[in-house]
Amino acid sequence: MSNPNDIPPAPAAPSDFIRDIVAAHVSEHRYPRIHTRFPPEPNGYLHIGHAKSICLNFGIAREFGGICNLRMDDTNPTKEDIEYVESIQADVNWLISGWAEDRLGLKQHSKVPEEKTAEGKKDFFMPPVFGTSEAERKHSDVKLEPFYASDYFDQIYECAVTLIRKGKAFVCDMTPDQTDEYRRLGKASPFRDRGVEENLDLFTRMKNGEFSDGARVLRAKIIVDAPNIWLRDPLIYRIKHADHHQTGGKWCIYPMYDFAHCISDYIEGITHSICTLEFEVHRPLYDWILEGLDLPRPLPHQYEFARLSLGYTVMSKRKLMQLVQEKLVTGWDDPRMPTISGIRRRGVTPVALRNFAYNIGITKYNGITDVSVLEFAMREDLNKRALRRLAVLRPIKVVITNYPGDKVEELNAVNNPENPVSGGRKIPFSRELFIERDDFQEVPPPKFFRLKPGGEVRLKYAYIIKCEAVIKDAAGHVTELRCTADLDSKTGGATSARKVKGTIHWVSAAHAVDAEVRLYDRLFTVPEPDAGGDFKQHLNPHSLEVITAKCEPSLKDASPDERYQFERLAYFALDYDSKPGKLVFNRTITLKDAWAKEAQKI
RNA sequence: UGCCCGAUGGUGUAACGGUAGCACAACAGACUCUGAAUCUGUUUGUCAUGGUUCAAAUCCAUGUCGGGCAACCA
Repeated sequence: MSNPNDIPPAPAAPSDFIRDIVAAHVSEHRYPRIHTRFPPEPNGYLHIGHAKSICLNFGIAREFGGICNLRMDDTNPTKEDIEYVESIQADVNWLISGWAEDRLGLKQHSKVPEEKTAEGKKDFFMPPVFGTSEAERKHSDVKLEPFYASDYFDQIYECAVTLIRKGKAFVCDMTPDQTDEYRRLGKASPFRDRGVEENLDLFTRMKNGEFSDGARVLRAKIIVDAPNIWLRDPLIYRIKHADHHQTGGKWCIYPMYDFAHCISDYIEGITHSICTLEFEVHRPLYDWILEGLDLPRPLPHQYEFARLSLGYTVMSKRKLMQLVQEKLVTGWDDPRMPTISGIRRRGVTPVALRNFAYNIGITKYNGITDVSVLEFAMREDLNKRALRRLAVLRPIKVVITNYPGDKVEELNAVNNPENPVSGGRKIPFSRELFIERDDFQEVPPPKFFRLKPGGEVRLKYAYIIKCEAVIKDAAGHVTELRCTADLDSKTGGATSARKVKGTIHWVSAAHAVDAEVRLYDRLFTVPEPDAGGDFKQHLNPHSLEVITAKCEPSLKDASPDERYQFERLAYFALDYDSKPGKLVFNRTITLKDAWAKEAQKI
């Protein structure tokens, strides 16, 4: 009933400038169907910025009855790995599950683009398979998988040949440094006017492996001194004698992003190719290539939006990779990481992440989103679904001196006051208890309405107790509190309506189960860790604290599919490091703490 | 330096020539057997200067500031 994948009432569909464009295209019937795509390069783990893009692309598919293809943009084998291909699929599936999974466009394993002739022009088309759920796919005989740009290497190669034949591309023999220099100066390559036959021959020989890496490249012939550098005869193919995680040793030349991406979009029938702002200046090239190929079907178009920047974190793959490699975190899915897998492991629900993506909107403005927006989305969803439990993180012993030593009561507790159908449970109460160390102060500040010498407080679901004596060790540390209970004040009892200002949580010492609890805090101490200098100098040394907590016995049966609120403390999720008999909880996010704020003022 | 893009409270966004609204945050109060949640209320904004117009956040010009691109990366 509180499965993290449950879909709550969906918020009204968001509106932004891209959706406005799509809506206009839908109303004018520009395309038979809206088709987007999410095209990560498998060279790292997906992070929360990708989540924004996933929610946009799949959201549009969902709202306009379209499809969103998952495509690995795998044109640079030396940076990519199958590990990333797999993690990306897992992350996407998790994020769209129960929301847009039926909009996910996949392809049959080993299927290649259909080749046909339309309007006397040669055409390639790679139709999607969609409308399946992850569960269905698992049990199906037909193996479905993401699209891969590498599936189109034959077609992309053919497109390059077409461009050469049309005199729109040439093989260039300059060194990388020379090429840079010439492009910067807006000078034409001396090889620019090579004849078609020579270009064809050289390009074939590039493919056949006759040249070493970097010896030659294929360049588009556009405008050598265009104001937009991406039009200054950009490189579209380079030699790389490297095995590819999908195509193995078949190729030693690989298309550049700009060449592969627009053609991949076209082959898949993408209508709206949505990417981040840094590709804005590439758009004329995207259009130039597709127009130059003289293709029969409607062409896709590129639209750009601002990538996500979040306070107190870093987002670049390079920096995240560095954190992993230098073991500053435990891995890509360390719960402190802004990766989707880290966020998932921390206990954040896909619903919360989607609501976050919805709340931050889509624009072309590069702002920094406050983490409080993410934290709000996390708490909002967790508050609705988390089972309430009593657990004491930093225990101090309490003895109820007027409660019999051999007595145990089973008290009624509510699982979730926000959700009546979640029912209740029993919690054992006995003479010796643990309460939170923070809930007692020998010299309390003003407005402290927890336990203090001579003061009263209610034990949640149990009795009102009064602190009669404070026991200390030789060093003066408080080790134990002696209290008396108002035995008539039991919840539901005779004078249960009696009011005291404070209510605190507790566990019965004899019945408590131990759990390892990992308390996570933000990874960095400053809002913009990568603003300048070395971002690692801003690492928060206290971003992880591991403690052993005392938990109410029902937590023994905690499930990784549930979310828990340890009352008055925080939300927690079971970590996959848990084993039978050894509970490990991750703190997802604390509850708001008005008292901490109040206490700071004093 | 060249080219491209952007600028609305503390933060993120809406308003598409006609009442500057929403969310988060902050603050105050109510309620509370979670100092949570919930409820009520409050504070704070159109980068600047000109122009067009009955009317400008919106259109135009100039400037300022910020971001991006100038990889045989994506």
